[in-house]
Parts: sequence; structure tokens; C-alpha cells
Amino acid sequence: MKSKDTNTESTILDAAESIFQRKGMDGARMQEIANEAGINKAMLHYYYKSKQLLFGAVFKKAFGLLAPQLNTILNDDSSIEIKIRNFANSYISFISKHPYLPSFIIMELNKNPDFILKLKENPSFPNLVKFKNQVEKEIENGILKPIIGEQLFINIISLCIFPFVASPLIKAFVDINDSEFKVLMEARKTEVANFIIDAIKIS
Amino acid sequence: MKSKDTNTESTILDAAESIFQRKGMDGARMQEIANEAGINKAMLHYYYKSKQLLFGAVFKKAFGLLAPQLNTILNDDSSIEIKIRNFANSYISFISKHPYLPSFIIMELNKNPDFILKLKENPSFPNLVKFKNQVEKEIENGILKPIIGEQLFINIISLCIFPFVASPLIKAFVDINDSEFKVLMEARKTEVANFIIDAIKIS
DNA sequence: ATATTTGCTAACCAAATGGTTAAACTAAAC
DNA sequence: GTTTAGTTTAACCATTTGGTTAGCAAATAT
Repeated sequence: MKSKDTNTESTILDAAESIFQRKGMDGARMQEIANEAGINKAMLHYYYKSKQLLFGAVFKKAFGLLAPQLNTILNDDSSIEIKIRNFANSYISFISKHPYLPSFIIMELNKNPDFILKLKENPSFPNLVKFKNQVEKEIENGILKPIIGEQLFINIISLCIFPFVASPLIKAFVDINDSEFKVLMEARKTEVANFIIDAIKIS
Repeated sequence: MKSKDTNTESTILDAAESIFQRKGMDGARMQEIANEAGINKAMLHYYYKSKQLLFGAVFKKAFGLLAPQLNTILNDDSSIEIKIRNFANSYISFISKHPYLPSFIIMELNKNPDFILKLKENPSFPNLVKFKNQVEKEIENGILKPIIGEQLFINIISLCIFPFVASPLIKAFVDINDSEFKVLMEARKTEVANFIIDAIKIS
């Protein structure tokens, strides 16, 4: 048997990732994935029974990259302010390196909302309870202005993720090219954090 | 000739809108659109030469609904604070009524970023110049804390649009059902505006 | 060495899909 | 009443597409 350090199964998954994340489930072609992997189309079915299952593997892997990052903000013990600063910085860094990830997840989840049901069963699925309690406590302690934890959470991820999901729109509205966009996103690492802190912290 | 008040051409466009916005260009089937419109598939090609052209008509119409709303905030003469309050309220109301619109536009623009080039030629395409000048002036006048106009603009639309684009994710994270989501979005009309104002206004 | 399992390919298949065509139908124009 | 133009349909077509099969090649087991 072949025992090359790049084994076929993961070559396929990488190729599928690249194609699916750019074209989506419906737009992707099995032949295109095979070409990208440099192998015969039949191999896709040999390792991953069907297009659905191959897609499932890609989707699951993609979601598995995003969720842990969210848990970071939700479940460590630093103050809300520190968590927000860390999160904005690390999440924007992360997405900059994987710009197709969030739009891929969101795109496919919109076309098939039921996908989320299986994901929710996973015990590591992000959970807001601790975060909400912490927000309430800091409000009681006079550190934060009154705000609903859920809304704050939505605000944080909106500000971090949306620019990447809607990057073609943003580039057009702000009238900038790809490299200027990168600069703008780099600046957002602190910009977003400062913006949120200014909005919620009692000065 | 037929002169019924519901003419075939617009029946087709409505059906195409419904299907394309839910399934996307790649996921939509011409037969499905024909069924939705209650007519023969050949009629689609009779009125709109091809799937591409029919899709183009739907996309153009959809974008034509979103752009004017943006110009409202960019090009009227009230203060930044008033504009933000009005915008958050009216934009969130609007999207609530057309929840598929933003994700449809963003989804297809991600798959085909060149679409935006033709849209930019349109003189009514949103332009940030006036908004940026206004922000700078209010900063000089001591009304606002220093902030880059582009970043503020991105923040505003992120907070208003993202929750709808990522609604399946949001519902799962916050652990709410559709009707609770509606309530949360209703609350955001003022929540988002207050959040932004708290972040940028000198108190 | 031989048999057997595993990895891989070329060729093939049935179903789906966007698109076409020729004929039928409708309603106004002459 | 006949012509003429636009409108609609059923049947059809070529291509694409996900998936299968049979056989080959290489590695492992016996």
C-alpha cells in the first residue's frame, strides 16, 4: 500500500475544502474537486461515499475551527473588557487567515438550517450562560452600563465577522482594493475592541 | 392578447425571486421556478432568455431595494446621532420584512465579486464622502470622539445586518426560537442605536 | 512464490438540467 | 371570416453530473 506522507484521503479533504468553501455545496462539482486533488473522480466516492458525505466532512471540520474560538471569549475568567480585547484581536486575526470560513458556514446554514441541530448536540457547542452571568455581575458592580448579555454577544460577533462575510460589499462601499481592505481589518483588531468598550464601560 | 392584471412576466420574476433568494443561483432549478409561477418551463426562456439573465433581473431588483436605504443615512443633513437612530430603526424594520435579501446579495457577491463592478457604475451607488466629512466635522466640534468614518460606517451596517445574515447561528448560540429571535431583533432597533451612540458620543 | 487485500483508473450509466422546437391557442386587426 | 401577431404547451435534445463497475497495479499476508 501507498504510505506517502501526503495520503489520498486528506488530499481529497483539502481539495474539497477549497472548492466547497468557494463555490458552496450546490456550485461545487465532484470533477472539479478531483482535479484540484489531482486524482480520479472515483476516488472521491471510494473514500467518501457521496457528495453529501464529503460535504459533511468539510462542513464539520470548518465549524470545528470556528467554535473553539468562540468558547475562548465565553468561558475564561478574565474581565469582560479583557475578554473583548483578546477576542477581537484573535478572532479577526484568525478570520483574516481563513476568509472563506464564516461566509461558507453561514451560507450553507441559511440553505439548510437543520444542520445546526446536530452541531448543538456536541457538548463543546458554544453556550452563553457563563458570559451572561458575568455581564450581569459587572453591571451590578458598576463596571458596565446596563446591557442585555445576548445583545452584547451579538454585537461583538457582528463587528468582528460581518466585514469578512460581506467583504465584496464593504470594498465597494468604502471604495478600496484588497490590500487596503487588509489594512482596514488589521486596524479593526483594536478599533472594534475600543468601540465596544467605549459603548459599555462606565467611565 | 392577454391583459390580465397579473401578467406572466412579473409572475415569473416574483417566482424567480422567491426561489433564487432561498436557494441561490446554483441551487435553484428552472423547473422549480416554473412550478412556483404555475407555468410551463419554456415560458421562462420566452421572457428571460436564460437562467443567467433571469437571475440577473432578480439580483438587480434585490440590490435596488437595499441601496436606497443606505443612501438615506449617507446623504441627508441631520446630525450623525439622528441619522444613526433613524437608520438602525428603519433598516432593521426593512430587513425584518425581507430577511432573505441581505444574505442573498452577500452570498452571490461572494461567489462572483465581479457583479459589483456593474453596480458601481450606477450613479445612485452608495458613496461615503459626505458621511466621512460629516463625521470629521462633528469630531472637530467636540460632539464625537475621534473615529475613522469608514470604521464607523462598517460598524453601523455590521450591527444592523449581521444578525439577519447569520440568523441560524445566532438562534443556536443564543438558544432561541424564531419568535424569540423576532423579539430580539425588534429590541435591536433602539439597542443598536444606543450602543453606537454610547461608543462615539462625547458625554 | 502465491494469494489476497487495498488503492487507483478508465469507461460507463442513468438521472437531472438548461435550453429548444414545432405546433396549438388566443385575441386583436383587417 | 380570415389573417396576423403574440402567448403557451408538450415533447424533445444535448450536456452535465453524481455515481458505479470492472479491471489493473501495488503492497501485504500466507
